[in-house]
Amino acid sequence: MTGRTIMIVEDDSEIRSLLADFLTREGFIAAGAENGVAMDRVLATTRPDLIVLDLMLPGEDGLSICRRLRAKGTTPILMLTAKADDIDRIVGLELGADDYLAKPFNPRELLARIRAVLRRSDGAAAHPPSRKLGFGGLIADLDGHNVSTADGTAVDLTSAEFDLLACFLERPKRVLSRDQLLDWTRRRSAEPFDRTIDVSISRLRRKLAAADPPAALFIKTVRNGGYLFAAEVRAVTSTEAEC
Amino acid sequence: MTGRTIMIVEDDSEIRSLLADFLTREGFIAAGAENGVAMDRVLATTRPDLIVLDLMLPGEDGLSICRRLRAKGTTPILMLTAKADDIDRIVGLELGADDYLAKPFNPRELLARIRAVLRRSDGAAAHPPSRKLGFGGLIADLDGHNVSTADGTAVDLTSAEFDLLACFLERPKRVLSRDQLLDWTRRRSAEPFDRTIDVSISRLRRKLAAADPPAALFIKTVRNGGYLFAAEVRAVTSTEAEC
DNA sequence: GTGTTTTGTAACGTTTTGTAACGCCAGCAA
DNA sequence: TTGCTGGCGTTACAAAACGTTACAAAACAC
Repeated sequence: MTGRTIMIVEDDSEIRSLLADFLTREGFIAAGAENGVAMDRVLATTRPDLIVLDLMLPGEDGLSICRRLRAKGTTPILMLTAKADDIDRIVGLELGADDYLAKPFNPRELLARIRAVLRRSDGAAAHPPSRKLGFGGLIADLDGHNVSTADGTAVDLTSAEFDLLACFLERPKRVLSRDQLLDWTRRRSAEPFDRTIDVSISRLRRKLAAADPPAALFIKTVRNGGYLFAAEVRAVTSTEAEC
Repeated sequence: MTGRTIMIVEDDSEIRSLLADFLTREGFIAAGAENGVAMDRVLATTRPDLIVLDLMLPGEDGLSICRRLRAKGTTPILMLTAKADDIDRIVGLELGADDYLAKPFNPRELLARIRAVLRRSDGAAAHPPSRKLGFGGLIADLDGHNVSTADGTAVDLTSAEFDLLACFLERPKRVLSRDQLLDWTRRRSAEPFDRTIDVSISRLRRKLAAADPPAALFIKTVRNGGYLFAAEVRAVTSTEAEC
């Protein structure tokens, strides 16, 4: 349940950023959009795991967006409404939203409902194949928590090392601060002289180098900034993984 | 959607009768119970279409009742909680409630959720999922409570070990906390320094390794998190099982 | 009741992680 | 140049989490 992307479609920028912050702290990746047009723009490049959709929006309203999303895909949708009564209406319309929540809501309740919906959709989609990502001569299975060389030899990483690598693979070619990495991998923020991440990076580099020498160079140090994963990361199809 | 029976399990008699009246006005037949014992008495003669279950009850609490109901049937359950935070807990335990609502709630929202749950459960039905699952070189029959290699040799697991494996097979590639595993397999929650699950995992790993060496690697440890089943789990058709 | 199997507890060994220390290197000033 | 400084890589060690074993308690069969 780490690194799932949640898209928030909500015109009130304050609520939007509040929610985005909250979800980020809980380990999700949050993407915001202020209306249907902005949402479409984001969807052109990202496939979120769940969409939180406000009912009342300027321009195209939530009901219409919901219908459109359902017409072309099955991404879970959680609708927000200003009035509890609206839920009755939404349910009556059977637009196929997966859950509903009336504003104002407790963020923890939203979180719980997001988790419940994600869990349901995980189960429903039978057993979706793992997200496998290739980089250099290595392949990482993010769901299966393992990394191997192209010929199938397993690379033995500890969970801290794997989590760190997963952070990089999900956000390649971006400078990630020590604080962000700590937050994502250990669920805590940095103390003043915290070198924890540096040590983990060191160990990860060594293991990657042992498995695939060029791979150690992928993790670049950004002085005063953090680290950056410089490799081309590609999605791996199951057939490639089979070979 | 007429004449459906809703059972309300709630100790506060005022809320109970208010709800019963409200649901009756909306065309449902309402049955009340003030605790688990009263509920069982009613269930002996009536099969409701949905049960609204309060979390906090005198005597047996809502979580325990929910588990009991799920163990013997699939009647939809909508849980009521006094605190939104509880929802997080309920979702975490995955007791199988179909929806959740925090008190105080708007009756119309409850109504909308009841309708949504009934609609979902109407749509569902039929299609019991396949209960034979293959992973690595092994096949588990969840109903028959046995595990065997592809060539039919039985793998001798104790019931605790089998239950643990079943938990993993039903939720592959997800981190399961010790608390969740204890809850599902032993019907209790973890004491402060409870290592019970660790020991069971150790025994299960050994038996899986003996039957199919690569299989031991499927159960991954997630430090500070719990365990994760990393294998691809596939439904097994009876023909494949025959071979 | 006995004997057997299974499960829980406690102890000890192993691995992983966090902390502190040391050393390297680039940049800078004198 | 030299020496100083800050940021980082690396190592060593201690603390925490986990794996495994041995044995006691509980459950089960007879």
